[in-house]
Amino acid sequence: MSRKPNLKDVAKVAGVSAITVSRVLTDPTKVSDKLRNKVEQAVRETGYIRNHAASALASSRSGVIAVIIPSLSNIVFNEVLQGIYQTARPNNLQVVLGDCHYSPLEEEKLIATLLGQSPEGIILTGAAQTDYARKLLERADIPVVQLMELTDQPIDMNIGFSHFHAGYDMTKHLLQRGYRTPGFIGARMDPRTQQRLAGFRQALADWPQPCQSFVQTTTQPSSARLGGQLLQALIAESAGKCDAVFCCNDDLALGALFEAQKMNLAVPGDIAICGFNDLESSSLVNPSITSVASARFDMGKQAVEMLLAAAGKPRKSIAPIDVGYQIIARRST
Amino acid sequence: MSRKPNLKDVAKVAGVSAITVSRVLTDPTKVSDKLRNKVEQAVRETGYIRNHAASALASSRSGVIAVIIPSLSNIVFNEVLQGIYQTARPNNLQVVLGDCHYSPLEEEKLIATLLGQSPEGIILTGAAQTDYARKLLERADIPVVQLMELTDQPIDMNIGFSHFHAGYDMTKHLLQRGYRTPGFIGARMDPRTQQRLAGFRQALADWPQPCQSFVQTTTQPSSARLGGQLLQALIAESAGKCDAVFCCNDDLALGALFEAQKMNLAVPGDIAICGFNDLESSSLVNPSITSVASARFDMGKQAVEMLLAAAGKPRKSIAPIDVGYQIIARRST
DNA sequence: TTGAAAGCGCTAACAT
DNA sequence: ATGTTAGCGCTTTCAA
Repeated sequence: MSRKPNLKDVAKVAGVSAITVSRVLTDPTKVSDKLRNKVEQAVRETGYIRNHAASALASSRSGVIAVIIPSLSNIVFNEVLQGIYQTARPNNLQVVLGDCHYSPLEEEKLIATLLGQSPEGIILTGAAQTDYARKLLERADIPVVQLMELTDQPIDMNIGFSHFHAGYDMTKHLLQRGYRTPGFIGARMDPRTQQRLAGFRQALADWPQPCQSFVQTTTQPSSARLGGQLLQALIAESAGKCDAVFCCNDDLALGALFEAQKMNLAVPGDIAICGFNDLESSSLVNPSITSVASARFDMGKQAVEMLLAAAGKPRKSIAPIDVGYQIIARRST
Repeated sequence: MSRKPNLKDVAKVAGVSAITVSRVLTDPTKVSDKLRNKVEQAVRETGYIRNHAASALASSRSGVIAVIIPSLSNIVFNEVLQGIYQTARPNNLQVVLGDCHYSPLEEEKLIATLLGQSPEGIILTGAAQTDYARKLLERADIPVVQLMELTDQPIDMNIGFSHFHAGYDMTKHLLQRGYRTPGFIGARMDPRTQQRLAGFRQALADWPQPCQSFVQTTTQPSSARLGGQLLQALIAESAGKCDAVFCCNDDLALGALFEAQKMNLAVPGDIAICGFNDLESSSLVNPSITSVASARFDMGKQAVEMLLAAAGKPRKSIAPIDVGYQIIARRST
C-alpha cells in the first residue's frame, strides 16, 4: 500500500462502512463492542490517521484554538502556554500559536492569519489590540479571551490581574521597609510594565512624606544583562542616593543583583532589590529576591476553559476574572 | 447576508466564477487586471476569509508544519522554537506545536494527532521515537527533521550536535584544569543527558591516570532547586572529596552554585562547577559558570529551511548536519 | 485568460 | 446499532 489510507480503506479492512469508522473515532460508545474492536484493529493495522481538513470541512468544527503571545523567549509566557496546552490536549483542541513580538500591528496580522484556520476561540495577551484587529475578531464571532492584565473594555472575556496594583503594593512594601529614595528600572516598557511603573509612581504620591525617586527605562528587550546596565545608570543618575530598586521583572532583578555584587554593594544593606514574576532563581540566589507571584499556569488553563465554556453559546458578557497576585517578601528587601 | 461568505458569494458579487476568485487569492498574475480588480473589490466588500480546511482538502497542501518538543518549560527549546517560528512565518507556514513531556509514548500520540493536520513537514526533538511513530511518519511520506542530537539511524533528515562529545570535552576540560575527583549531577536523564554522562565516563576512562568519580542522577525534572539538592547528595556521597561538578545543564549548575555559596564552599576554590547550554545567567553570576554553547536558534531556523527545501522532492538521503558546540570556559572552573 | 465539472475525505442527516 | 446519501468549500483538471 503506497497511498495514505483513508476512511474507506479502513472500513474495507474492518468490513464495515466508513461512517462506522468515523463514529469509532469520534464517539466509540455509539458503536457495538464487536465492531469497535474490529475497527480499532483495522486502524492500527493500516496506520490510519484522520484527515483533519476533511473532518473540519464536513463538521464545520476545526478543533483549533488560536493563541497569540508577545514573546516566545520570555519564560513568563511559557508558563501560561503550558497551562493552555495542557488544557487544550485532553479536550482535543489543537493550538496554533503566534508570537507578535510585543507589536500590536504584528498581532493584527497574526489575528488575520490565524482566523483563516477557523479557530473555535482565540486567546490574546493584553488589551492593546488595534481597532481593525477588534473588528476582525467581532466579525469572526468566536469566543475571545484577553489574558494577563485586566481591562475595562474587554473584547469578550478577560482574565488576569492588575499590574498597577501589584506595582503599587510592591512600592508600598519598599516604603514600609524604610526605603525612602527608591528607583525603578524597566525594560521593554510594554503596557503591563508601564502599569507597574504607574503603580510605583502612585504609591510614592500617596505616601505621607515626599520621597525622592529615580526611574531608568528602556524599550530594549529585557534581559539580566540589561538589568545590570540599568542599575548602573540608576546609581549614576541618583549619585548613589538610591536605596532600593524596583525592577520591572525578575530577569532585570537578577542582573541588578549580580551587578550590585560586582560593585561591592551590599544587598539589601546598601541597596534593596525587588523584581516581578517570581521566577525560580529569585528564591535561590543569595540574597533571595522579593518578587510578585501570579498564577500564570492557571491563567492559561482557565483561559482555555473559558473558551470551552463559551463555545457555541450566545456571547454573554462575563465579568473580568481577577486572579490576583502576591508579594513574596524575601531577604533582598 | 448573515452566513459567512464563501467563494461563490464573492464570485457572484464580482460577476465571475468561483475559480477566478480562487486564482486571485492564490496567484493574482493568472488573472487579468480587470477581473482581478473586480474580485479584490468583492473580497473586501464581503469580508471574505478563505476557508483553510476546504483549501487544504482540495489542494492537499495544508500550509502547516508540525513541531514536537519535549518541554515547553525548558528555555532551551524556546530558543529553538524562536528559530522555527521566525522562519516559518515569512514562508506562510503555520506551526502546530506539541509538548511530549520527554515521553516517547506521548510523542507517538502527538505525532498521530499532528499528522492529522496533514503537515507538510515535521520537526522532532531527538531520536527516541517509537517504532509505531516511525511507521506513521514513513506512511505520511513527508519530510522529517530530527533536531538537537545526531543519530546514526535518522528517519529522514537530522541536525544537531553530539552530546556525547560535548560531555567528553567538558570533562576533559575539568581534568586539564587539574580536577581529579570530578562528579556529575544529572536530572531528567533524557537521552541527551545520558549521552553527556556517557561522555563524562569515557573521558575519565581515557585519562592516563585513574580518577575517582561520583555520579548523582535523578529522573525528576530539572530545576535550579534540584541542582542544590543534587550537589548536597554528591558531596555527601563523596565525603567532600569531590573537587568539581559537571552539571547536566545550566539550571542545575546555577542551583549548585547558589547551594555551594550557602554551604560556604568557594567556587572554584573548593569545588569547580560547570553546566550545559550556556544560558544568559551563567555568564552573569559570580563566579561566571563554564558551560557548553550551541546554536539553538539556528538549529530551528535550519530545520524549517530543510523542510522547505525537501518539500515535494523525492526523499534523498541527506547526511546529518553537525552544528557543533563550544566549551565556554569561565571563572567557575 | 476564463469557466464547468469532478472530486478531495469526511460527517450530518436521514434511513433501516 | 449500522448504513446510505449528500454535501462541506475549495482546487484540480480539462475544455473553450
